[in-house]
Amino acid sequence: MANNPIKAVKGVKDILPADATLWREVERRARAQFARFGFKEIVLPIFEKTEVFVKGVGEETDIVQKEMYTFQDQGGESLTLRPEGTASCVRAFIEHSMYHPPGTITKLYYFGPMFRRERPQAGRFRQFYQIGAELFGALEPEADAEAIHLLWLFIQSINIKGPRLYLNSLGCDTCRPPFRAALVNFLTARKERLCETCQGRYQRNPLRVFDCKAQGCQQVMTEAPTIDKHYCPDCQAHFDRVKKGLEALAIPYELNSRMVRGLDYYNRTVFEVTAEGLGSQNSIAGGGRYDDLIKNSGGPAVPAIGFALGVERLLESIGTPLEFSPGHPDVFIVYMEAAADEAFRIAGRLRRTGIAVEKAFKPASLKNQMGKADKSGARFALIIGEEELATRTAILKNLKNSTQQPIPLANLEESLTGLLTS
RNA sequence: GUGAGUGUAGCUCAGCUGGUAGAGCAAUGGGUUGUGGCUCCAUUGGUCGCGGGUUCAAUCCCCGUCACUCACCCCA
Repeated sequence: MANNPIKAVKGVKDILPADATLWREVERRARAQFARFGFKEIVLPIFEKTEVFVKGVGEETDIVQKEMYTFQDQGGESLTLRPEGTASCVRAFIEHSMYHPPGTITKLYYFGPMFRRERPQAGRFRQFYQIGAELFGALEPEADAEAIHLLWLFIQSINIKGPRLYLNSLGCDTCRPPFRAALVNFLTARKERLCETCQGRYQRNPLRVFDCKAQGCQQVMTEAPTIDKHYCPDCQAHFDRVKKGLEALAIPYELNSRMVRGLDYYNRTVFEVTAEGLGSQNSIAGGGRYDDLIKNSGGPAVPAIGFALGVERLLESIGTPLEFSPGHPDVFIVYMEAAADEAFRIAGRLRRTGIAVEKAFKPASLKNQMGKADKSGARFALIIGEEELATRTAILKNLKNSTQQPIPLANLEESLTGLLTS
């Protein structure tokens, strides 16, 4: 053991081969589900100009205020490792004029790492992976319902344990200010009963007090005015149709008028999915509508809705194991020292024809090699010792049913290909 | 940023009120001079996170430090 081995950065994990297979299976199923809804993949850069996130995510958010990995490049420009995907996606949407012609619907999804400098915890990492989707150009509540449907079906497809969908509407610029004023009013009158952090923020961001877990704040908030009594007619109608849509699609949801999302850009529909088996951070997905973000980011007034899932959390909350083939070798070559050169050449020949071959670089005992062959999951062991070398005929052992047969070395490629495809 | 808990073999963990360490799994060899999954035997493998202190003696007690974990904040 080395004295001071270099370790990975805090909060950052290696995804080892044993986990990577499951990881990729989840990704594969996500792609399949997105494709069914007509979403196309967009591969975004993992760093952007800092202002993309400051303006996109919101200056008041925790993400921008204390969690971003920001650095200056040699040209003096401030760059940031992306803490989330929507801001980048919106930047790309505008940059490539995807809103043309007017009325265009654009459906995008992405998959990749995000970076936030938080204290690591169960289900929380400094580099974590998100699967995200964004739907641009639709104001209709049916878009909200379809986006949630997509999310819900994907969650079903990977056997998530105990998923629960929480739904709320945050209203819009018309109904939010009066509600906000009412809330600030309410809180000011009860300022003494709030916790320290809430006393500090209730004027700037009164909605956050809903999320506070302090006893005093919780009690106060049970009587607080909620947004659902303040919707303007348009928002009320929109939310009603979203709910109707979810019911038509048989998606179970729970209303939570106290749900507030941590990003500033949301309006109207917001939602969150929690699952079992996760510890304290039990939210596996979250999203909502952001009808003003594109305009505020310098683009046209295009409405949008999106969501993101946290891959590490998904993996932790998978119930019944997913079935998939982990990729075993076709043939494991077991050989003796005398046949080392021949085994090496045969491996080369077989691999050139596309057969998956595994073999030791240095032969251990036959027992050992057979054990490795078994563990590798290979279908066949190809055994080559001195006798086989002399007769130019190897032994092919089927590891699944323990039968074996002699097989001439001359046309191994053909005979093996035949056996493997049968 | 705050708080708590844990650091002993590659992995999962024992180790009583201080006497410098053990099991299971894994690995390697053997029982079958050339055949895996089961079984049996043997072997390899440890600066007991790091630094200091108390003591005749510290894995164990004390202090510091680092790392990991969980929780708060907040989020995926």
